[in-house]
Amino acid sequence: MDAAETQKTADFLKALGEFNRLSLVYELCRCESSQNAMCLCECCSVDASVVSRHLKVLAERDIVTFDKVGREKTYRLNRNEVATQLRELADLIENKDCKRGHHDV
Amino acid sequence: MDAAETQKTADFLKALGEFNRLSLVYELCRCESSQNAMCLCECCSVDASVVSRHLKVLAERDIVTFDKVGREKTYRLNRNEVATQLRELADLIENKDCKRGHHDV
DNA sequence: GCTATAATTGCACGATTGTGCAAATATGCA
DNA sequence: TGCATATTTGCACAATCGTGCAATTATAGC
Repeated sequence: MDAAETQKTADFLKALGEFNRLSLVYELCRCESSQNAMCLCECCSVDASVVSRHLKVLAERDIVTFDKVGREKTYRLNRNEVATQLRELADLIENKDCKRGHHDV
Repeated sequence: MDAAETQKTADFLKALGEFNRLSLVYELCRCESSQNAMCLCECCSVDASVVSRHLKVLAERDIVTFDKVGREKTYRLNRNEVATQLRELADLIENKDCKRGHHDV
């Protein structure tokens, strides 16, 4: 497990691991179609600027994607990618192949 | 999705979402048997007190468990529980049952 | 062009977090 | 009992983070 990849995974988890950001993800999860930021604002009671910043973080980690439609940005959750990443981590953690005994090198 | 549960999931992800803590998890992942904190210290180049605090956070979220053996604490990864929690989140995010259209209430 | 709405950015602030060091605590062993 | 080792705790500090507000930018529609 190389350090850069560990950092990348940590950043992904950290992006999800904040209450309002996870609320946004859950909100998008319930949406068939894309939602603009103003609409998403309603699900967590914070300023629009805060939502904007949170969505930026989520987009940087490829958790959400957006399309620019006129003056609006409509966001959608990258369901498959996020789910896959979580499952890969789950598999890694459960994987018994690479285990070793106490004090083994 | 109730707020308390959202917070709990966020805390779980946040606990995993820090470089040194995730490194500890990966290290424990490679261990068949339990490892004491001193041994785990070697995998991330930080002070023992820092490792102690990180392990405390991981234990609080039930990511690791420890046994006290003499003056040592030996830690092990809660593989199944962590993997299950990650997969449940993956399922939730991928779930298409509860989706709704744009502007639906 | 002008105005209204959507979104971002700059700034400030308080809170939280990760860290190292030193001291304290707990326990094993001689 | 005394010393060595494992772990935790108190303290301080810098860095990061989440936030609100005001100003700014971008764009639609008149």
